[in-house]
Amino acid sequence: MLTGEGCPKTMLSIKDALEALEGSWKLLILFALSSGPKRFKQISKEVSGISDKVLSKELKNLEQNKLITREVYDTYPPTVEYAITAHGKSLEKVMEELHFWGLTHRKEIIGK
Amino acid sequence: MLTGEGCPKTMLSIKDALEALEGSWKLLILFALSSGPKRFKQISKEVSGISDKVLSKELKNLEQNKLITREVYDTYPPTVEYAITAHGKSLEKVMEELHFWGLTHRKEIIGK
DNA sequence: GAAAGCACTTTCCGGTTGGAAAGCAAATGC
DNA sequence: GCATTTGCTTTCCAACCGGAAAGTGCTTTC
Repeated sequence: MLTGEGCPKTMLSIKDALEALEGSWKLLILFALSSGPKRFKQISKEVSGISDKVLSKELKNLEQNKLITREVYDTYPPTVEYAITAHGKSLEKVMEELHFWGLTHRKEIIGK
Repeated sequence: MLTGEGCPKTMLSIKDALEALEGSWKLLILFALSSGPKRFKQISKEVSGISDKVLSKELKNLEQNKLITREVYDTYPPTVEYAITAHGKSLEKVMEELHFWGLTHRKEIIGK
């Protein structure tokens, strides 16, 4: 149980998590990568609405937080592959929970 | 264009969830309320760093999304109590997962 | 009568964010 | 030779965010 009048420690770790996942793009990018490594353009297609600039920034941030890896192959037109790390994979439970919650939330509020 | 590859429907519901929880305050406020109804000042104390203005705005948003309720008692100095709803409670799993993930993340990155 | 407490709301204002669009380097393909 | 592709980066610029601080309406306490 996470409850308790004074539970600032739990609060802190939630805060840590939220900081690392700030913005709504990061989890979506991770989700896209959870089905296999992808290239820049491919991600930008799957995560609809994101601009190149923002995607680039988010990818850097995710790499810094060791949630993804970046591999460059020096080929014809540049090939860069992004893959999710084990640490990133450990967010799958969170994504799953968010997914289910999102469904009920849509029923509750949006599809009302 | 919907690619058959990923899972755009899942992505959509995750997006819905993330939109409802946008910013890093909402989950923290919900967490504070998960241990029982609280008043404005009390929440502002527990969620350290939040300003009155933002707290007020977030509370309104949470109420609109039916994650909390607001009850006003007309007493001496005004008493307003916020409580988490069943729908809000259903986010506890997400919070729990975030909590655990935050702990390992801190080990992985911050406390390195 | 003065001060203080509660739950906000409002105003001011600087900083950050993010979209659109263009640039870039190098190697193919035509 | 020329356009094209890829994975970014840069610039411009408007919108939004959020902190600080003061105001509000009412009431109790000193």
